[in-house]
Amino acid sequence: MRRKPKELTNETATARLRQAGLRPTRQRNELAKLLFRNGHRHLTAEALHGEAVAEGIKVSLATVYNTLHQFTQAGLLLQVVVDPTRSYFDTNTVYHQHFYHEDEGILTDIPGPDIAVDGLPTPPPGTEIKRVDVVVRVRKH
Amino acid sequence: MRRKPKELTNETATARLRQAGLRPTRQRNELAKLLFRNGHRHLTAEALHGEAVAEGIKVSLATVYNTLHQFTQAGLLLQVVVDPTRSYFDTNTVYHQHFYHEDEGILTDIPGPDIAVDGLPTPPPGTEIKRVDVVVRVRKH
DNA sequence: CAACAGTTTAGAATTATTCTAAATACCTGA
DNA sequence: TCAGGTATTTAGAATAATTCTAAACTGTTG
Repeated sequence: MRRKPKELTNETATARLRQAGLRPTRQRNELAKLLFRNGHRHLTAEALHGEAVAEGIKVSLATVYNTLHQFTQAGLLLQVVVDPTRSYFDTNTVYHQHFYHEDEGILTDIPGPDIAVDGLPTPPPGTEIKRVDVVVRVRKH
Repeated sequence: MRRKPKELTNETATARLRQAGLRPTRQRNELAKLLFRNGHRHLTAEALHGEAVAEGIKVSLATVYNTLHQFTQAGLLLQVVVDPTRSYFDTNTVYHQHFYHEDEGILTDIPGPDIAVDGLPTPPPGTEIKRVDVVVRVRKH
């Protein structure tokens, strides 16, 4: 059983952007295509920008930052905090958990079933739980 | 039942530092006293520096950073990553979990029993699990 | 107490990220 | 199809946390 690598067409990208209430500009389209082309991805702003440049896409770093944040707000991406020096963005917005490879600075999905998260605490008065992050930090041994 | 606020004496601080293999300098002693004086604390480097300055302790920001990292390596502190712009340090080095108040940027311990973390995954080949972080992100509603 | 290694420090440097204000591109209505 | 207005993009400056550097200083040991 092979997973078809869903190469995002321009039209699909455009549609997704409109749905999200974002004007489908050239840059947003191209970034969306990079981000959502095959499987789930975990990348930093600089990494995405580098990739775009490598593929000959003309887009500024500022726009990459803007776009990543807009996509995050629109629910197309998840921002993941595991490294105090940079932010990762995850194209898989369904609840799941991560391995963070501290040596390499690489974030990956934990395959298989989630770690059971049981007995959620009641949040402090006046607050509500926004999300529960589980990060398994690993290192080469 | 009241918890005695264990004001750290200079001697105790010195002893702790020696045990940790750190030369007990004036700065490290004073920072240790601030950090470990009552209950568990969660603070950023800038916050600790501000506190030190407020109490008339002469110490540079660079030293605060150095000290926090040395304490962390020595196992006296835990570094917690919840905010992409700054690092928090936790004086409670026993396993526990956190609420992160996204509005205020405040980190607190989750009171009561830990969230059950069951079914830890096998780490990717060549790696070992270093730690499992559970962060419950909350927001004012 | 001399001498050396470990520490501290101010300030410069670095890094990720955000801001700014000007230029440009998308979209709508006529 | 185009004008006009608003959203978007952008280069470069600005910011913020953190690290680095090299010189001054301090704790320890013989």
